[in-house]
Amino acid sequence: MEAAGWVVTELSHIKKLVAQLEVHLGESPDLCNCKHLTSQIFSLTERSIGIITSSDFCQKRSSIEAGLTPSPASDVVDAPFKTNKKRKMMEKRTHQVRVTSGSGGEPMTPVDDGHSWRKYGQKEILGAKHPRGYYRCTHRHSQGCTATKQVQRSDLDPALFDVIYLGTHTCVHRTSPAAGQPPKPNPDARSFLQNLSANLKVKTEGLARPASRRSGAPPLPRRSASLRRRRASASHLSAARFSSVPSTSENWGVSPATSDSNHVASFAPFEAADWRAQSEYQEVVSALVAAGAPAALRWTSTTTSSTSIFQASLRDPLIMWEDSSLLLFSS
DNA sequence: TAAATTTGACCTTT
DNA sequence: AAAGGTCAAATTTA
Repeated sequence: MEAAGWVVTELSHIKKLVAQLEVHLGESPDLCNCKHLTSQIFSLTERSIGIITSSDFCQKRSSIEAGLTPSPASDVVDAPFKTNKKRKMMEKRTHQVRVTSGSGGEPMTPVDDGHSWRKYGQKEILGAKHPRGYYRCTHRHSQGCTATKQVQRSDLDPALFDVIYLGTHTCVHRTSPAAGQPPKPNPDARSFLQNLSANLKVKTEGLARPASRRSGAPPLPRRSASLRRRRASASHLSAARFSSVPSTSENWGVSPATSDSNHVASFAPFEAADWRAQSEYQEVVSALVAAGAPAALRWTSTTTSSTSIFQASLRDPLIMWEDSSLLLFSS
């Protein structure tokens, strides 16, 4: 068996173990952070399998399919860095969600996943005990968000729901702020960040704080010479470990609730990050929260082993990526 | 009463 | 042809 095959086998094994762990963790509120981590590990493992199985030098092996979830890779990508034009690129990932049964009553729906969904259909599925529900993003028509999900109660464990997410959210859901009020942070972003700050400790390389540019024109996302210089000077600084602090509405905000194109464009990568490169974003975001002050960070991705630079300030939060993806938050 | 859900018809894919 | 997926009118809910 070639190396890639071994890795796939190992990752599949990890995936199954994490799924089992998640089941064992149950509904205890104390363990909800652990549950959050397991789902992250699960997604990352699945994604790794997808990357490996879609590469040129590895024949597709059906053994991956033996697990709980269908392979997201087999009909998504043909080659690692080439998109398949024949088939529509539709990102797909599966989750198992345990229903949180309240006292007595049986809530028949899985826990809220942070997005707002609108049910548009239900179908009996051949050979399945329970029907499959079809949901689309509430903001499909208002913002053209094409994310959908399918929810089906598991045959084996009625407290378990299989959730298949299709596509990624491009929507920005905002609570229309009162006139003159500063915009409130996106609730999804907040809970996401709170989970991160509660769960993660990251290694950062602290830098001399840049003189905080107060409320001038917000800097445009461009790779400045000063940023490059800062990165260069970062390399010899010692690493510091921060314990995390909760993120608050003061720490974070989203772009102003104007309808300019900047807003959606800048926020979309964050939505995508929700599951695309979660671990990398986690490190960055958590580091920002932990730093609690203007800082520049440098880290090495655990998944791609590429090095990225990150500059963030609470005043003019700006996150830059080596690979040109970009996050921009303004408060 | 606007928004969400239900449900049979219709469309698409295999 | 049949199973899966979506539409949209009717109905329910907040």
